[in-house]
Amino acid sequence: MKVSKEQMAENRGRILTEAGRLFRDRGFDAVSVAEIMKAAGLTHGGFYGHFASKDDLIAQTLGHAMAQQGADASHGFAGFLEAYLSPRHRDAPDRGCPTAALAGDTRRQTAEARAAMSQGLQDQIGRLTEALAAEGAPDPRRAAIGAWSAAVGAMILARAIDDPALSDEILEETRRWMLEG
Amino acid sequence: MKVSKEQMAENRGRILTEAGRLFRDRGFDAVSVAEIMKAAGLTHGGFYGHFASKDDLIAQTLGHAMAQQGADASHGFAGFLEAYLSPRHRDAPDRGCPTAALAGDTRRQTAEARAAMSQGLQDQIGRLTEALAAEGAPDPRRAAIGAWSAAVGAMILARAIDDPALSDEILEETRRWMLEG
DNA sequence: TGTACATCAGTGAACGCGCGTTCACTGATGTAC
DNA sequence: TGTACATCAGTGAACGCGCGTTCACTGATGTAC
Repeated sequence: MKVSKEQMAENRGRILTEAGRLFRDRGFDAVSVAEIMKAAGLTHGGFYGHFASKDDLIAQTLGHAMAQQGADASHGFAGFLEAYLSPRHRDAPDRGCPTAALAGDTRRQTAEARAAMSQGLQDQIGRLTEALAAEGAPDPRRAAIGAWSAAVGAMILARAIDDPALSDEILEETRRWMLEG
Repeated sequence: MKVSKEQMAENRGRILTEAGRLFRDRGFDAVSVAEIMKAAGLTHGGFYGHFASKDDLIAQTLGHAMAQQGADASHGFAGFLEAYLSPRHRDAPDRGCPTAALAGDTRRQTAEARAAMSQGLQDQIGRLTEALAAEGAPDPRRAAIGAWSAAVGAMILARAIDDPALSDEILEETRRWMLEG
């Protein structure tokens, strides 16, 4: 049955939110359209009234999730790194950083999805560059790119392995390496 | 028809090699058992004489690929980074580093696959620690972990995006950030 | 404001397809004598 | 060394299943009068 325009917009938002959560948790391939719609409280047939295809949903979900991504520098760059490179963040990918959760999968997605990743990455580098510049870093954009690569890489490695001690060590030592040199 | 033991061992090795190449190129999910067997010059039915399941193949392929991974430090640590963080490496994932190509996917694989990734990561950290210690780095294991996180992270980000200039910048600036501080 | 009706968001059965896996069969290998 | 035959690696048709996508239908929305 038809629903109001407001309800439809809300439904669409809930599809994007649930898709963002499920994709971060299990990857693009392992989550079905039907499962996303069910999580949003709808049935699968209605999906194509909101999105042209699953690929379209993937691209729009990436744009949505990357746009919500931030870089809380209220406790300084060191505070941001401490929160990012924490076991708590590692153990909750579905509520965590979309870049760490999805960058590995995005390589094989459509041009639209990869463009959303490009934009999100530019934004994040910009935010980190500002935070580092505010702390007087000599080459803030270079440092932002290097630190972001290291943080995302450490999180992906820490999540990929089976050895809890090594996983903790990667997070902790990558953080110290950046802060203590 | 039956083949000799030597031929069978060679066939098994060819399955692992081709699986390693195809998985690195397109990920575990997007490559079918039939496609791997065809690439190895066999038909799909024979697959289960070599491996218990596709999950078993994934774990054994990861072990095989990670064991072949090296860290050529003959031109120093700077030389290793220059080769690793190059556009040439970025553009040929199927012949490149299995960690950068597969770590993102490995999070959702079996315990056996994740154990193979753990072992490969320990080995790589060990090799880089030795190379850095030989150059007199003060805390070589910490530096090895940080540098490896940054290198893998930069490669994953550079491959995930659509913007060639930003992709080049990530590789180049991450390398300079590590070498020039 | 009240009413009649065209619109269209959502439903759920159905589709075609490719996947991982199984299995009866084939015929070369390699061993027992 | 030569032969008969048991073994078993590889073949290819077939299976059950879940996927993305389509479509005829439903019934609440929202507009024309």
